[in-house]
Amino acid sequence: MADATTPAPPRTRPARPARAQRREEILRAATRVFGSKGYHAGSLVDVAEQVGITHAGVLHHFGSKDKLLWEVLEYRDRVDVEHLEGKHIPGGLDLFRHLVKTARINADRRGIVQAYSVLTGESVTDGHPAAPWVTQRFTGLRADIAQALREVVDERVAAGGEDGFEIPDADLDRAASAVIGVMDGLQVQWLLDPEAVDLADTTAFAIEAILAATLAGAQRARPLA
Amino acid sequence: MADATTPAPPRTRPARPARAQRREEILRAATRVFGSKGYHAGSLVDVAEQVGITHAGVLHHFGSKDKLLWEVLEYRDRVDVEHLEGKHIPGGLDLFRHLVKTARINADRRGIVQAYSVLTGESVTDGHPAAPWVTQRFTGLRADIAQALREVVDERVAAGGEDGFEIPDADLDRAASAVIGVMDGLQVQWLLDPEAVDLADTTAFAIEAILAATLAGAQRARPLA
DNA sequence: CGGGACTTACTAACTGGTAAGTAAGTGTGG
DNA sequence: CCACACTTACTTACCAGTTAGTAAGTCCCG
Repeated sequence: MADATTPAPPRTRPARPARAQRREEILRAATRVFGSKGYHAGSLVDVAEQVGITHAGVLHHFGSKDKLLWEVLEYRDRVDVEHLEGKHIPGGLDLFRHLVKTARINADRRGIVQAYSVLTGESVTDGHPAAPWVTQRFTGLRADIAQALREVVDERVAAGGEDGFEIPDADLDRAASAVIGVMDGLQVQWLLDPEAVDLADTTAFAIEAILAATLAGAQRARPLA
Repeated sequence: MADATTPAPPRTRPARPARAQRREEILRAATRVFGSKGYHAGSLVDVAEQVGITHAGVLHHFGSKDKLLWEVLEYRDRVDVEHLEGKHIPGGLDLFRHLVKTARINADRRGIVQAYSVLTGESVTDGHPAAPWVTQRFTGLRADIAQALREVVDERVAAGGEDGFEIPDADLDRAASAVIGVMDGLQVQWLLDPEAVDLADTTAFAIEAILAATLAGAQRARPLA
């Protein structure tokens, strides 16, 4: 990387700031294109003309379409994280408040919801390049939510008198999957028919229901099991 | 068409039974292809070679790719309906038992689940030809589930003493959307990572949770609202 | 003057769709 | 029972458009 003769070569602050800017511009365009048309149907030409260059120009920066998708996903992760800058992802009941709040905010950000839903849906096709990313994302989310749930349960047991029973990890995982599932599923319904589904409200209701059922624990009736 | 001299021409029972068979063969192949690769990524050539003909042969039967997709969806509806032949779609609590049972069966029918998930996910892209079908399907399902929920509520009120409160329609719609959402969302997670999610069990849990929350009605706490 | 950011030009593969031709089957009149 | 007319189920061949990717050249900034 660095020139051997110069100990602190000026190239470490590597010249063209334009390059990083350009790349980000392309990433944003690609997010829009893949988000609205999907990865397969969205072409490099579509992306390129949104930033006013040719598709070969895009490939100059990213090498291949697959790599571009990868960087788009990575970029989303980066942006989402720095969005809650410093304040780490909340735990306990706060996590669920955060999820509901996100749903509420998302109801005004159709594009982002669509991008997420499209990519997630497309990822279950055979050999889709986004599948690993989506899978990993689900795994992480499930762990986070299960952990927050555990905290809520412990807290409640410590405070109230209702101790004596333990909630098995399997129940927490189940609840976590259900929370993620209902959020994603509602987004799809909402995208297709915004009049018919109140995204924020329904998400809140469903999460509360799952939360309550989990806290009620093993003694609850299981009429369907 | 018919000869003017013959009042009831025998052509009303029109010859070739082979045609219908061939079409069905193609429809099944198309279901597999669109189900595994999606509508956009799945080509007519893929479909054609699964039945041992050329893509022009497929077009001879269906006219265009869009029409083929339409017939595939229609075909799914037809097959699904005649699957519960006679016994109409159940109401009340039986509907929820039916949904859970379906989830349990689906855990052994990966292909069908994938087809459904792929098409649903892809349908939220701009101008997708399957969007109307998916939207309509959601609308119908929501109505069915809300109706069944109403029956469960009424039944419970009539039997137990806990009368006096009414559950607004909005609450039922919310619950219905949530039920559909969680089923779809769990399918996607399960497809991507079958080890991590127990489809039947988690679906049962989530539906029970939503059911319980709805029945508990307005007096329940809404910690997140 | 060097190198990065492109563009132009191209390729090879593939797309859905069309047109025309062929082989086989069906129905009918004699 | 056969010949003719017609239909169906394709195939082959082709089209125009689009795709991702490559190679080579040009321009401009530092």
